[in-house]
Amino acid sequence: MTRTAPPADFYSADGYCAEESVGYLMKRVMLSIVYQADKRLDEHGLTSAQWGPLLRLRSTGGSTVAELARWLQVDAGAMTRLLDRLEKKGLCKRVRSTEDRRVVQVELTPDGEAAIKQVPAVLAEVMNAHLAGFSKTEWQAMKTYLQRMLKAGETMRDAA
Amino acid sequence: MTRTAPPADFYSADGYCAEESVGYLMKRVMLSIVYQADKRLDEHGLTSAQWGPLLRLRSTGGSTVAELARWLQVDAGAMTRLLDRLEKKGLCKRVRSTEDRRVVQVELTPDGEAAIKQVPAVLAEVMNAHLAGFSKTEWQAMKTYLQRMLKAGETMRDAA
DNA sequence: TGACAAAAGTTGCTTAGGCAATTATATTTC
DNA sequence: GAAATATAATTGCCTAAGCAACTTTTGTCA
Repeated sequence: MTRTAPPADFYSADGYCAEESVGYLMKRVMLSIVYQADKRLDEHGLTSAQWGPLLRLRSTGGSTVAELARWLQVDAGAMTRLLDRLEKKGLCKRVRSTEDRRVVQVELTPDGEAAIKQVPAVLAEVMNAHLAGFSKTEWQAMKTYLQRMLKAGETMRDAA
Repeated sequence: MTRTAPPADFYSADGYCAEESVGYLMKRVMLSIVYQADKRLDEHGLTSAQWGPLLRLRSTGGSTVAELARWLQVDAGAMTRLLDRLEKKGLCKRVRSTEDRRVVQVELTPDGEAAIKQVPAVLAEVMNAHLAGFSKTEWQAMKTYLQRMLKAGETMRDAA
């Protein structure tokens, strides 16, 4: 079996200070990113939660509720209601599958295609702005750190 | 005036790939941290949204709705309702101020004190586990990167 | 084949956050 | 001092995510 690094000891019960915490900082950075993205997406009639399914639908050329929920790591019930809202806005449509009558196929409508087209530029702009001053090396280091944290999180999850 | 670094050019409209994105990775890391924290806080009858106000109340020895909302960077209305839930659980209590009759003083109850006492240990454990394998240098680099992103976000916000 | 397990989708209930409007106070300004 | 302005807290309406229960359909296997 593969060796796993032990937990770090940067934080302790009595000396825990929010401002010094990676978690606190990450939360604030995410708030900033989502805020900036939402501000720009508003013109396209989207929210930061809504471009995810649309982008996935475009790249796959149609998907299912369960697949979208898994892909975006979100509850299936939440996905149902998110698709309700997108469908009400005419950005996607649902069709009951004939092969497997349990599944519902989801597809982009022409309006959905149009709405999603502008999104990557918005995301790129917001991310680039938040990484102002980063060298390519630093950017890659950042991604590596995050991937390591993600892996540590999965290890923790599996250990349960 | 202070010079500000221009936006980076790591991402572009057509080449935008979610898996390569710092934003996507950060979102997943945050999901993992919140999931693990919630799992542990559940025993103490708290959620990951509820320890914030309690911790602040403990460190200040009492505060106000508006101050808590500002501190946690959350909508004042959301804070009102969060305090409703905490009060219903008997973890804090509200008292209308006599000096300034607009403000409501919020205080921890004994039950609130007891509930918050275990929280720093939980947060420390979850953060340490997610930082398994990080050297102190890497940990500090991570915090520096996040602080720079936060600053870039504030610059963007002010530019509006 | 016939019972049982698994998966897909939906819905109800809950927590949670944002925005806008409202009410009650304080403060500022003319 | 009166009017305009600002602040504090709350409420209503919206999007949004999690969990549990339920229905329908499919797959398994004994």
